[in-house]
Amino acid sequence: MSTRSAREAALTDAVMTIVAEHGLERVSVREVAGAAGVSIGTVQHYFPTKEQMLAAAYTEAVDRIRARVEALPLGSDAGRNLRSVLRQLLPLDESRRAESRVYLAFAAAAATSASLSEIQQATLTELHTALTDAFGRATGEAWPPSRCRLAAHAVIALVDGLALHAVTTGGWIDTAQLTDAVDLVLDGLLVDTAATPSATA
Amino acid sequence: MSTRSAREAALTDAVMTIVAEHGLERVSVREVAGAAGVSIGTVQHYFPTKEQMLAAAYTEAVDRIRARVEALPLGSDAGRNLRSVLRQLLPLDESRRAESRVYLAFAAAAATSASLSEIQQATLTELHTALTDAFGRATGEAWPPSRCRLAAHAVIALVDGLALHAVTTGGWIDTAQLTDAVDLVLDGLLVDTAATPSATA
Amino acid sequence: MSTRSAREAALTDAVMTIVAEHGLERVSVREVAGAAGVSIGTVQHYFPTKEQMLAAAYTEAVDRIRARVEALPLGSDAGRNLRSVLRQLLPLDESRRAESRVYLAFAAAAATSASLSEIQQATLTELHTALTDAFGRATGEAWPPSRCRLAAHAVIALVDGLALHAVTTGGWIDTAQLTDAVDLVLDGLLVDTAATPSATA
Amino acid sequence: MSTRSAREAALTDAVMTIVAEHGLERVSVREVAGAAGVSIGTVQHYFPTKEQMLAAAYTEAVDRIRARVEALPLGSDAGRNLRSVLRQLLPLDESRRAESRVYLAFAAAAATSASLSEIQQATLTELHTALTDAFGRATGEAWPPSRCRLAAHAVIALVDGLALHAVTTGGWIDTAQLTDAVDLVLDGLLVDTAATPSATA
DNA sequence: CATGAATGAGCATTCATTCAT
DNA sequence: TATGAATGAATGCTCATTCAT
Repeated sequence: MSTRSAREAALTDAVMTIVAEHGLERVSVREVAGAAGVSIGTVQHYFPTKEQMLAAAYTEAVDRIRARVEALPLGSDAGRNLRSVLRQLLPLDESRRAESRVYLAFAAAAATSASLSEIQQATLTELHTALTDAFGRATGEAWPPSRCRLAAHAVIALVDGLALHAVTTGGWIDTAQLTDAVDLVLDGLLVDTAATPSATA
Repeated sequence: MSTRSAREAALTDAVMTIVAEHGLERVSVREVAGAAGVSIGTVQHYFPTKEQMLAAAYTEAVDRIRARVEALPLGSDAGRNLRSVLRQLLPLDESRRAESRVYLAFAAAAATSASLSEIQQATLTELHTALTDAFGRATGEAWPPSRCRLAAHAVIALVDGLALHAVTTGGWIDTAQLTDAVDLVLDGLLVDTAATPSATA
Repeated sequence: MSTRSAREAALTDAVMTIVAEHGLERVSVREVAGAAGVSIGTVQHYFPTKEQMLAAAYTEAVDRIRARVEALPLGSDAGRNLRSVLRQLLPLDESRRAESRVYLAFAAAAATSASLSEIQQATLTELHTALTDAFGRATGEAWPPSRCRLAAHAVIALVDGLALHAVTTGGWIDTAQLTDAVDLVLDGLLVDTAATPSATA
Repeated sequence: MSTRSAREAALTDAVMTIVAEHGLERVSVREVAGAAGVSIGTVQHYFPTKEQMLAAAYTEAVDRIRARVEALPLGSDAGRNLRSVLRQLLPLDESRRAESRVYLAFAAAAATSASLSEIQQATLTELHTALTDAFGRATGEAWPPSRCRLAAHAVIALVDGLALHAVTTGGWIDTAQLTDAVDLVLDGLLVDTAATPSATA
């Protein structure tokens, strides 16, 4: 429960909204205070430095994505489960498009911020572990662990890259192409296993 | 060609260096003037607004990558050519790591800047066209154009996603994993064609 | 005496330490709370306003100097007593150097603060009265009171000025020069009296 | 001759006025800009940091005092010259009272600022040298140089201490006492020489 | 072609203080 | 008695930009 501050949640919310709509460079203490309807001093009562505020917002954004993925109903078909997880990470509707914009902005900032880079690495590691397992199950443990890990690296990069393209261009790639591209790669990876081939290919 | 270009090139160079080392948010007219060893007024003589300066630097960064790709010696093996082009886009050494940092910073900024988004879209379109052709050749024209386009989307996303991961974390993914991941996906995509399977897999 | 005084003393102590080490401008409620190891609210429980806190610290600083002067063992030689009192006010060792830094910082602040100016004036008046008496005794009451008062003014100014020089420069004037300068002036003032001339001149 | 910025002079003037009237802690970039009638940006164009601005103002304040002392008409009576120089350093009228407030504020700040301490030390050194010479002449070279130096230390401390007392209290010491105290000490110092005794003693 | 003076909006941050508990 | 949430004004400073030269 940790009623641990509704205010704090409102602040990270405000940060995410601003990032999604105007980018990280538009995030300022003033802007956040205004968006959350509190005073400047209050923002800095909860987050003494801007870096801490951004780190909290990044963590919250990632937590949200994780919560959505974990809420996914999984079936007995491991290959299908894998597919639905990856699809969940694509910016297929407006809410996930906003999520991707936020994720991408923070990820890019991680290139020059130690605190954000730490979060980014932890996030990727967790997702990578889960997907490595998923590949193991989807291939009936026929693959050596190293190949599972490599495939996990590849598909995370794939969905992150697709999200990057979708978010940084205006409609250059549409939602059908996003899912089809994932299916195409997944079919190729799993073609020589007992996994059910995609029906969309 | 003109003498004017020399100064201008020095300025875009300075921008790229700053972006690679400290990120886009560190780019300021002052910083660029200092790095290029010219006055603050001179910078603004060539680039009246910061946005124009950034657009020029982004264009230059992309041109550099293109020049490197076009300079690649291509052989008769279309699958191998495809592989070497993609490998060229990965941050496999320090100079390409810097390039990726620059590309990524600008791409992320494109999410909220119309002028940068335009450049990003043009860049992706050009690369996509080239890779679509490459897939056509690599599969002996056995694939329908739509499948070639989809595969092109996928592999560009893959390398951009891999670059994203490499650049935004400190050594979370190493250079061998980068090339292996590309090979793994490429092998999967081309497995049912006459294309030569990767020797490194 | 009361248990309340313990905390309060710890707070004025903290203020004096900060002033001695970093100057008055570094004194903030936060800093004092941190240095004293109490909460920020506690500081303001004892000292509702910063001005009250500073006034209390100034008073405490002055009290400490007075206590040290009053603890001096006085002999029958009035001239020698005078000399030893003045010497006690010079920054001759590290602890008195800190004391002088604190005194000086507050004294300078008194130029623009009514409450501090009041304390400063009371302090000077008390010291001036004591030294006027001392001159009376040292000269065997041969001087008119007005001359004693003037001499008292002069020697207080002398030691305060010497302290000012010592504290505001790094080693520009050393401890020997401080005491010698006081002796020189004192010898000059007392030369035509029965007072014992300084042995150090 | 170095029209080197009337603006700059106006800015240091503004700083000195604010310091004289409200103390150093009231000096802010905004306040100075307002007092000088220029924009905030202009202030920081001339003085990139506050510390540089304060250092410039301190230097200017000291230069002004020096100019006034150097403009003093000196006669053949070395003792009288010495007296008139010291008198010039006392806050005997409103303009010199302002000067003293400024000098004292900066001197106190020098206790915790390296850049101000440097200026303070240079100022004292220059004055000390001049007064050491003056004592040499006033005593007909009868004193050893070390005694002249000591006497110079003493009288500078005396006038600085008197200024401190005058400035930090409201009328606790009046102008007559200031000059009389200097005369008293000077008479004492010069009593055993051929120097003319003060007529005011 | 190149400079640098001047501007004012904006930044993150620190601050003393009030108030409910 | 002691706490810390909340506030908003103020701080020094950086910024992109305009303009006269």
